[in-house]
Amino acid sequence: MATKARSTEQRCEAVWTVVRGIPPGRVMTYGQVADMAGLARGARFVGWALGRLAADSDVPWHRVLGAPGRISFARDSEAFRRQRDRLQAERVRVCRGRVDLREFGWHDALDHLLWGEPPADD
DNA sequence: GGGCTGACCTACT
DNA sequence: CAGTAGGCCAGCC
Repeated sequence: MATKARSTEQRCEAVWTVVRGIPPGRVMTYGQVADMAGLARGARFVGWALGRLAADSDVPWHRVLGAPGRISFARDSEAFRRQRDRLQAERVRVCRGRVDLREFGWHDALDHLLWGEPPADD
């Protein structure tokens, strides 16, 4: 089983692949991306992996948000504005640096399992 | 080997 | 909601 030992770059590719799989108008959390990439509890690694990709990369890093759907950048940061602008450009409503994962959160095949029938009340 | 840092997460206070 | 604490992952000194 040589597939067990994966290099750091291979893990990065796995992360980038997952992020590329996020459709426009949808967002994912670091933990969720890590889980889909086979990196359980590697949410921190996801941020590190996204930070090392090129600016002209085809990876929609802006579709990756923090756990509560919040942008992990500082409010007065340039990256924060860029991410928020990109999200809004994809019809994703960003309110006070936060995105409603209830509507824009992407969950692959577990959509109807988790959010198929969202609770009517809060 | 230890210690610090980072685009993190969960839980508690 | 803010702050704190512990726990993940990897890299660097």
